Amino acid sequence: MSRVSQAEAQANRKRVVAAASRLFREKGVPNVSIADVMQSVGLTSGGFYKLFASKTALVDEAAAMAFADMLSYLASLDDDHGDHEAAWLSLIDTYLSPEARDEPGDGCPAAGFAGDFARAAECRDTYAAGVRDMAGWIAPGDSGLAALSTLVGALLLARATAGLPLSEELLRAGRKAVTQMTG
Amino acid sequence: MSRVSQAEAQANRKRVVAAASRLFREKGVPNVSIADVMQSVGLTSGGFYKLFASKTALVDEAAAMAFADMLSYLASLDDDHGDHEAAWLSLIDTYLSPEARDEPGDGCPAAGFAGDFARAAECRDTYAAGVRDMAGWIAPGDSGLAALSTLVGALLLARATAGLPLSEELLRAGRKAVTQMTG
DNA sequence: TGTACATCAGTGAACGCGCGTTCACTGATGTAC
DNA sequence: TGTACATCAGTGAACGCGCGTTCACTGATGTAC
Repeated sequence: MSRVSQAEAQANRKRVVAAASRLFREKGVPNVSIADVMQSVGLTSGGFYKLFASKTALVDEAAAMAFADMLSYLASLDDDHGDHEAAWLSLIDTYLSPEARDEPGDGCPAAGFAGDFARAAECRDTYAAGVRDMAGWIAPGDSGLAALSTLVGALLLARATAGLPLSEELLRAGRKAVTQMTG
Repeated sequence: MSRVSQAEAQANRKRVVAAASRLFREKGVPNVSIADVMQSVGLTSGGFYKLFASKTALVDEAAAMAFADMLSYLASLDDDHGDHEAAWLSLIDTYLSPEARDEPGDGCPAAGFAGDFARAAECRDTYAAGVRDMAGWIAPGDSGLAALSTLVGALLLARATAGLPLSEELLRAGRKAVTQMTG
């Protein structure tokens, strides 16, 4: 296959961003090569620069897509539960669960990209907008920011200690604290 | 200079670990090469494997030293303030300050290594022991773990949004929340 | 205490390797007639 | 509707480069006499 219809090409581009969004969160940006991303959607690495200006540009789009997915997931929680308070309590349990800890590829972009964006100021605007949106969903003002900080901190610490009893303790302590903070 | 006294060699080894401890926190483990570390203490990269089995072994020692330094700093806070409550309140202000955000090389290893250790299970024991020690200093049980999670989460989010107003909001919201959590 | 020699801390160049990026090429798609 | 051709999505090989790691070597240190 050498050339492909415009519709298919557009779909391919989206699949590349989606794959990158997952791989970057799962393994970290420096541990995922462009060849990895392209191969994971069945393409070869050569065509990458027809789609994106650089790896950094892909990181930016991947983070934006991850945040967009997260926010639409949060909106669906509101719909499912009817009231926002119940949606928030259900998010706490899901967010700080062993499953969420063990599948960062599907998980929160604020946590998944935090380690990579704490250096390199390049995709900072995209990241900051996503953080603000998520915190705003949780609660307005400082209490949303603080609750998100606790969620992200507990999840990252739990991931970095996965396999040890401490990891489960961190998840439990985080759930309890964030419930009280906004209660 | 080719050979050096045993005392000097032992001192050199310690200087390598100290430099790595700072550089890894500042730039992240994958962004610091062995040549970077060795050059920063005035040695050449060739001698590295006389001192350490691998880069991973250095990461482990560097993390251990960073935690040891952090814990002795916490102990000095207790000494300076006389009572632990005052020491803890002072830590909150220092930990979630713009200065701490902007100097990760000197800063908290739980935050500085979190992004790198969330993957790769290799140095996990060292990291977990350090996290437990720090949380234990803050407060026993779940409340220490939760407060540390909030500190780490707020600091990492503030670093990943540095340069934007959101970053200062995260620091302030974190300070307020963690003060109330343990108050 | 002084000499002769083995040790070994540190050097500097080299090794594969994988990375991000570039580019000449291919052949089905889309378009102009 | 059918033909002729330009476009361009994707290929595959190559490029520098920096990385972690290895190794033959050097010469001051430490030691045995």
